[in-house]
Amino acid sequence: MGRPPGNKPTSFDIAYLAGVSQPTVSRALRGSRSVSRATRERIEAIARDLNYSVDKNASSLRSQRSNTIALLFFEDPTPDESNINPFFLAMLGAITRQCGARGLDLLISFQKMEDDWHVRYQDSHRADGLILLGYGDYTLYQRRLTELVDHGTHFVRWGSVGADTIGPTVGSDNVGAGRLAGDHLLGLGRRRIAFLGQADEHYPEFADRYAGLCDAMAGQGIAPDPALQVDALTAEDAGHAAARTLIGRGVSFDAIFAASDLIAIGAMRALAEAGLTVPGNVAIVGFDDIPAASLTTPPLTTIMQDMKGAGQLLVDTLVAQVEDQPLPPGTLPARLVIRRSTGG
Amino acid sequence: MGRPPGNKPTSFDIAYLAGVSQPTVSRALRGSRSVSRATRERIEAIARDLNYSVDKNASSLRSQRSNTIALLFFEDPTPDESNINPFFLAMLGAITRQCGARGLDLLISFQKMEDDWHVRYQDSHRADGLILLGYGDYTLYQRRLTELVDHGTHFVRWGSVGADTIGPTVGSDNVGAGRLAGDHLLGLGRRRIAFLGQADEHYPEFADRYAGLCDAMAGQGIAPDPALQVDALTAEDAGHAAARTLIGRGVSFDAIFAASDLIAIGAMRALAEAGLTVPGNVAIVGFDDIPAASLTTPPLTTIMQDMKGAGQLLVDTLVAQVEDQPLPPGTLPARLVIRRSTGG
DNA sequence: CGCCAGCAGGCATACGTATGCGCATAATAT
DNA sequence: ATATTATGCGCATACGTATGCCTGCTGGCG
Repeated sequence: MGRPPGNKPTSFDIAYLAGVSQPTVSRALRGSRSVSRATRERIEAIARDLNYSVDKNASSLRSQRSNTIALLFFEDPTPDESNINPFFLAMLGAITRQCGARGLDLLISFQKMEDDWHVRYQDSHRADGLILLGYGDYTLYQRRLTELVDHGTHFVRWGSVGADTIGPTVGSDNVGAGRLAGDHLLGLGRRRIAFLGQADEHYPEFADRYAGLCDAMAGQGIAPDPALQVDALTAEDAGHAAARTLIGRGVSFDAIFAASDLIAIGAMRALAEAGLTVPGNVAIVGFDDIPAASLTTPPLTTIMQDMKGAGQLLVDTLVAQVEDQPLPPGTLPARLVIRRSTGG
Repeated sequence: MGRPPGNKPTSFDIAYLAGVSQPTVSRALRGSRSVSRATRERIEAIARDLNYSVDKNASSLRSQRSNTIALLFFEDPTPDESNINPFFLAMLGAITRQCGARGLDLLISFQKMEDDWHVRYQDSHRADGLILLGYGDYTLYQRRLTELVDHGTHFVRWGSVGADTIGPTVGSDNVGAGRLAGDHLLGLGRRRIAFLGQADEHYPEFADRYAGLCDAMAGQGIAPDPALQVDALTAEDAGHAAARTLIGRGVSFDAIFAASDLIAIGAMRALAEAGLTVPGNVAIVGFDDIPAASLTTPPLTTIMQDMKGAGQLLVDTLVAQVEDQPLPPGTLPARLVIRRSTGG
């Protein structure tokens, strides 16, 4: 109140009013041990009074720390509009909150793979580190990731956590999740379980999920049948097409484990068109628990990933790395959400 | 290549190598007219060679311009997890892209209404301006918005554009959209059209949509029947409850215009439970065209807002304001997406 | 009573860029 | 030929904070 608006108060103004030097103000507001409690409180009061707030640019410039992280989504197709993957959007929420909790600012950007992020974000001191979220062919990213590692860029990636992973990575326990789905379906007496999703080195997360399913089947002495696996990427029409392919093969199956909810939804449409009932003829399990999953008929049984945990783990891992105390790669357990698409 | 990694190159390094002064480097890279083309190109080459990038903090500090805008979502309920309104997520995509196109960085944050953004973002020079997106009771925001205006904060809001709007606001033409929905239903021969959504000063956008519907009906000489309007907020269960209320009233109706897709989806569930068919007994139109809208059975006819345009208009309006050349409030046309929930 | 430890805070400076002003040199006008 | 203007660039400095180092003072202890 005691100040002409227009020119914002600086730490010098506070210092003058408090009868101390500018550095003391800085120390006081950052909670340094070397300023007495009385002085600190006086300074804090004045600062509050003037509606003072530390200039972020000056602070970051001097301390070489921006307390900001950049979240980079990259998707290879969709060159044009919106239609962000709903799963990542949920992740965005979790990351945002964790950043808030840790007092970090969050920059976000959608990228094509070609752009050079490190230059734009880390080298220019916009952000202390990067979080990389992206679907798409993993093998296409490998070179980029290697570059980032070589360049010494601080980053964390969401993806399949394995031995050959490039750069710090955290992700869900996809193998465990696949096992979860498999056990559930097996527990319902299903024996011929199909997998819809591209399960190779291009899509390691899908591959992990499939591996988990096979694992569960192996537990019951069932060998995986290649005829029951059909490639499909994340989208709804891919699921539809894959299910038609499966049906067209003429092999018998009584359950489907889809690598994503959208695939599952597309598959359900194809099953309906083929006159197959869910869960009567075919039980079906999806992955991700997107909002739409509970709105389908019948509602979709699916695997829910731990979003909140994911946000925390990503941010914490990144911060640890920025502070030069790298955390080991972490993996998060997933949970089965049972709905009517698997009977019950 | 010609430089020990570890300490990033500065404009002084470039200057030294180019045999000019640091200010000249700065001017050259910003494209100032007062540096000769030859010198500029030499400097650019060296900069590229060293992988130089301007330090954002120093630049922003000196120029008092961050070229960053902050996107603030605020939602009053959901104190806890994710579940962001899907509509805003689509908006996020559009805004991100427009920022990218204009070379702006985007900070994002979810807020409770209580926090003081201006302090956190504008006053600390984190961002040049704010974009405010939020659902919830508008009357609760009014005081906050007035404060922002008084404080001289640069911001734009997404919402209902009317005469009494506080602060710079852009939004869809909700009245026109309501008219669109109304005309469509009337064109199908429906005469008893119910509106599900809270249509008062607390939710001006919903009120506008309702006004548009009434407008369309008036065009056919039909007076609005208060018994056909039921309050409902954005969520699915609210839609379910509202439809049950409507059915419980015993009034006849042959169409529903829902203020949001989620309301519409909830209503469809209630209709099904009551043994009413869609579109046989009741035609239904939603609003927003969320991804789930095309996945319902039957797929939902809905109003699609111009997201891309919205992102552009929001960003452009904000930037204009920051540059002290305010744009007049703008409104965007919406489009009707016809699916099977209205027959056809 | 003298010495050393520790606390509280001041001084100087660095972070890296952008910009007002002034000064040459070259181009044009008189 | 000189006077005028435009061009290209350097000098100095400001932006606002954080931090290493040093100092003065208080107090405890031998």
